[in-house]
Amino acid sequence: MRVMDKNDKLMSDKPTQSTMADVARLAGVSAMTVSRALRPNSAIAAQTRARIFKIIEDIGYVPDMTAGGLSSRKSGFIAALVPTINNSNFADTARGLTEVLSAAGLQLLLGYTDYSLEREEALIEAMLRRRPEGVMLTGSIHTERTRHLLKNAHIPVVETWDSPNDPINHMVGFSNAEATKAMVHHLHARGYHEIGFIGGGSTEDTRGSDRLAGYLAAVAELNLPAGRVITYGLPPISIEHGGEALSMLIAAWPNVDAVVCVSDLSAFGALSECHRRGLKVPQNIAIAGFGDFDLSRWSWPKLTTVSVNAIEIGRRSGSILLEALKAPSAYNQIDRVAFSIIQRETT
Amino acid sequence: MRVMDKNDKLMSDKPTQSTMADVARLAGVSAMTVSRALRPNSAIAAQTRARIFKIIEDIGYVPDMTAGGLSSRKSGFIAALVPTINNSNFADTARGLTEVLSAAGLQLLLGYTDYSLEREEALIEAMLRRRPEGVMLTGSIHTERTRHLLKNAHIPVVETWDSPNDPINHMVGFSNAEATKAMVHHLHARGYHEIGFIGGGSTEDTRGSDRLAGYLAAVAELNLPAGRVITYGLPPISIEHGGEALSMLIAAWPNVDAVVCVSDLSAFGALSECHRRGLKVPQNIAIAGFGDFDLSRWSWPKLTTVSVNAIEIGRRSGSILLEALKAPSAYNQIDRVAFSIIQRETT
DNA sequence: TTGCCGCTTGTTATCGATAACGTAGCCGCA
DNA sequence: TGCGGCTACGTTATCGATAACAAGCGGCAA
Repeated sequence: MRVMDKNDKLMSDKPTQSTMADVARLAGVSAMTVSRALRPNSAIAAQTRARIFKIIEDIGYVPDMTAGGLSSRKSGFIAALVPTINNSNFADTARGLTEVLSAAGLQLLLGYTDYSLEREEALIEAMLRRRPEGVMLTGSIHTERTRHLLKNAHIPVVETWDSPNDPINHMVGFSNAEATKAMVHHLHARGYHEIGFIGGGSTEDTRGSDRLAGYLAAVAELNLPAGRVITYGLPPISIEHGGEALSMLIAAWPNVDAVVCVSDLSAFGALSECHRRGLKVPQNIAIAGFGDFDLSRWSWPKLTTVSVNAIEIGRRSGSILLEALKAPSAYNQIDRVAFSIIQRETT
Repeated sequence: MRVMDKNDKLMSDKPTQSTMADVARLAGVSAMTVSRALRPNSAIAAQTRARIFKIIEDIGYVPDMTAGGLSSRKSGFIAALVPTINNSNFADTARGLTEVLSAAGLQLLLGYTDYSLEREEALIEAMLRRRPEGVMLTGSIHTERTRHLLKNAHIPVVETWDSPNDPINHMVGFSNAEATKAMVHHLHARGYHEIGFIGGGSTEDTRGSDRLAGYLAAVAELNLPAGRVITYGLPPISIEHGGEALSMLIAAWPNVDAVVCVSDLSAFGALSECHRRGLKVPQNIAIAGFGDFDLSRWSWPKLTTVSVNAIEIGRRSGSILLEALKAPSAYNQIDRVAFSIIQRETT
């Protein structure tokens, strides 16, 4: 039997990714020199660096960041949680965040809560195991344990897409209630008075609940007939839900002349259902969405909606996190982003 | 000045996440005992475990997997690359993959290539730095360096959404060309003879190119008039591109009676453009999509499309990876998934 | 009483990298 | 010639966990 040596690659039955020590051995230098070759602005002879890089390319060596991170105490990534990725708003926010972070050499670890606070808690814990350097959350309602875990992690946290009363740390968002209120006022100004609302049937989608609350407040302010609300389906509220909810709305209140939907997806479903029923939009009924999805810009007719700069929410969250990493401060940044009513063809 | 001690939490200006050693000290045991308390089926007194758990909850300790992984040589990560997440097909595949992997305690590291092979290469390298235990790719065309890096990583790789001639390792997919060919035959059987194609203007979207190739092959087989192709816009081909491409198609070949679109998104854009022009679908022109997105099920009229079980692609990829991790084998799994033509209202 | 076994816990080495410090060699200048 | 300073490396300790082995302890049978 042949003698096994620690440095003998043949000894292991399973081949593995090569390490910095392998590179060092082949280059005839120490591991530390390889480490230096890999980072810019470090004292190393150009010739040595070139020799090391040649070997790195040849054997396909890729440094192990988890090992490096353990030593340098930096994981190099940020955790981000969104309710679902199957929603262009949240996808845009993730994109904006990625943009800013990757420019700073940080990676994004993305998780989906499926609109569940329990899943959010479980995800937070799973991600904290990887020691992210910062966290972006969607919404401001979290379990007690989630808050406890985040506090004890001692890393910057940004809550987004909401306007929390008691932020954990930083915040980038807006009031969903105010935005929906503005849409109701807009419809009222255009002459609609029998305004209904279509939303989801879950209390865990706090943005959805806030939008309903905003609708109710506006209807009360304007002395419009109240109660024209269909809450139906579990988040994420789909196109299908929107179509079915419209049928229910019309069945319950046949004289409804406008409907505010919790999102563009449900608005699009309602629109398709109107086509199917031969209802003219907006002549017979007006439809408003929320979110300014691609869909709403190119549907027929084009959807009136509330536009939120989703990608900017991501970018600003990224900037705040980067700033907090550079210079931790006791102050929480509260960054409100604007929303606007986009009047198109459905109202 | 007070004396600093290594175990003194006050010595550092910046508070950090607590470690296993902190828990051990508070519980009056060794770190190893805490480690054992954290994993099921390990020899530890129930009473000791309970005491340790109490402390863990109190101080909000979360174990550091990167450190643990270094020691146990398992990162707990699987890397997955998709062209874009703003596409319900790829989102579904990611979802299916997550489903299977998270049940096995593995996390997904998701990246978007934006349909660029260079970005794919850069992402692969970035992800390999975190030592994933397996990789899922979309498509079968990669740079030489991507292949080199993956080979040297010695981890299982699954290529998806394609039917490669020379797979790196495993594969779960189907032939995009065959699927599109089937759609053309379907349209022909329903009596359409002036069939056009709308696709993207990039060669890096290999699935798009394969679909175009399938269309061309079918048209040749059936002796239909050829050349009715508009390739327009860069991936991801959006709703907007579809609408504009339809205008171009009609301008170039006014007697086109059916159009095969590279995806449901472009098909939907084409459909909206028809509404705008007052063209009846399918009476004046038939429209077919690809992918069976939510959109196509609920648009008006409902879109005829090619259905691919995207979530199943993710699930099977996950199973193959798990299997390969348990028992590495020399054999590459080649798993073909079925596609089907869904006849709805637009053809 | 002795010896063995199983249960529970501790000790030491290690994973792959980096921080911090040490040192050899070279150059220039007094 | 001698010394300081710089460059280009190497050495050692360390990050936070786990693997592997060692060991204390009580119980029970011989």
